[in-house]
Amino acid sequence: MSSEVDIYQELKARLVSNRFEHGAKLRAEDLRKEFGCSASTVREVLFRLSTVGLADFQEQRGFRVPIRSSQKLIELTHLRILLEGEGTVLSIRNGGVDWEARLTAAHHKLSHIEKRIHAKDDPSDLVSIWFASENEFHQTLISACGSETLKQMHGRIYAQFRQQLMVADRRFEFISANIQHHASILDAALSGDEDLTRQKIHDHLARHLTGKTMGD
Amino acid sequence: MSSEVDIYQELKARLVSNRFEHGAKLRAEDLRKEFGCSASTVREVLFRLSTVGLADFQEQRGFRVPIRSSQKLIELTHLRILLEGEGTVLSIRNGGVDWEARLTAAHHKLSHIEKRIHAKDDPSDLVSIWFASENEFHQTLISACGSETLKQMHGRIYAQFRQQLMVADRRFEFISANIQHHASILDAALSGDEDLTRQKIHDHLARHLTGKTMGD
DNA sequence: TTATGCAATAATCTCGAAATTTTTTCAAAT
DNA sequence: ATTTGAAAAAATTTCGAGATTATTGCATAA
Repeated sequence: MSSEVDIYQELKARLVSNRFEHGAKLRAEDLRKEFGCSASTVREVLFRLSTVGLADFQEQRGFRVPIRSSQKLIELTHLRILLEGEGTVLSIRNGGVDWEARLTAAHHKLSHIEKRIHAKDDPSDLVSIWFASENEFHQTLISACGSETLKQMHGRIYAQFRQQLMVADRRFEFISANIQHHASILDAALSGDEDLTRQKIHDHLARHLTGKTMGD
Repeated sequence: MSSEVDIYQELKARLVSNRFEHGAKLRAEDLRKEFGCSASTVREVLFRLSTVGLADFQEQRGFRVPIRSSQKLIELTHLRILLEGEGTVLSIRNGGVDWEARLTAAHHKLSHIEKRIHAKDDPSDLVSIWFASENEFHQTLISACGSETLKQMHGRIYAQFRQQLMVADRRFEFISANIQHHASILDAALSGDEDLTRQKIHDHLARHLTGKTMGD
C-alpha cells in the first residue's frame, strides 16, 4: 500500500541507480501490480519523472528509460561544473563556520568509504553507500548558497548525471584519483579561494567531458 | 476540442504572461469546461506545469499560481545571468557566421519594437510583441551553445523569471536602458569578447538582483 | 468574545473501464 | 521474395464516478 510520493521515490531511486535497462519501456500496466495501485497513479508518477529528465515520454508511445548518450553526459557534466562551482562559491561567501563544519563532516564520511573501496578487490557491496556519501558531499558543497532554485536545479542535473554514468562506472578504477579530488575541493573551499575551488571542481569532473567515460 | 499538448501550451502561456492572479487557485474542475475535457486531463497538465516551476502543487490541496517573491526573482535572475552568460560564450565559440546572422536579425527586430515602445505613452498593446521579441533574442544568444540540456534549463528559468516580473514591469520605464543593454550585448557577442559579453549580460539583468523591481 | 468540536459541504485523489491510437500479424498482390 | 494493406492485438489516453481528505459553517463551551 504505497502512496504516490513513495512510488515516486522508489521509481526515482531505481532510475538513478540504473536498475532498469537503458531504453527499456516503462509500462504503467506492468508496474501497477508491484505497487498495488492503478495504472493511472503510476502514469502520473512517470509523468513527473519525465519532466525532471529521468524518464523519456512520447505522446501515444508511453515512457522509456533514457538511453545512454555520451553527448548527454558531456552536457550534464558541463552543467554540473557550472552549477556546483557557482553554488560552492556562494556557500563560501554565505556559509560560515556551520557550513564548513558540515562540509568537513561530509568529506570525512566520503573519504572513509572511498578508502575502504580502494582497499577492496570487489567493492560492489559498497556501491550504494558510496553513492549516498558522494551525493551528500556534493550537496553539502552548495547547501549554503542561499538559492533554493539553484539547489533544485543542481539536484536534477546530478540525478541525470548519475543515471547516465552509474552502470559504466561501477568498477571504481577512478577511486584513487577521486580521493585526491575530493580532498582538494575541500581544502580549496575551506581556504576561501573561489577560483581555486571552481578549478578543483572542474578537474574532478573533467574526465567526463571527453565523451570516453561511458564505454564498458 | 483541445489536445493535452494544446492545453499545456495555453495554460503555460497564461501563467507566463500573468493572466492569472498570483496565488490564485487553479481548479481542474473549473478549467475543464473551458477546454472541453475532463478534470483528470487538466490535472495532468497542471502537474507537468508544476514540475517546471510555473505552478505550485501541494498534496491534497491542489494547484496554485506561484506567489510573487523578491527572493525568488533574485535567484532566477542569478541563474539567468549564469546560464545565459555560459550559453552565449559557447555560442560565440561554436556558432559561426550563421549564428551571428541570426543574432543580428533577432536584435534588429527587438530594437525596432523597443524604439516604438519608447516613443509611445501607452505601449500596452505592444507588450505581447515585445515579449516574443525579447524572448527570441535571449534564446538566440544561447542557441548555438551545443547543449540541449542547457537550453532547456534556461528556457524554464526564463519562463519563471517572466512569470515573476511581467505584471510589475509593464510600464516600460526601463525601456530606454534596455535598448542600450541589448545593443551592448550584441556588440560584445559579435566582437567575440567572452568576458565583456558576460559582463553586459550581467549589467542587463543586474537591477533585478536588488530585490526592488517587483513593487507596484 | 474567543475557542473548540462536529456536521455539512466542497475539493482532491484513485480507480477501472471505454475510447483512441499504435503496433503486430498475416494474407494477397506485385 | 518483397511489399502492401487490412484485420487483430496491444498499448496508451481520456473520462466520470466513487472514495478520501480538506474546508467551511455553526452551535456549544470556556
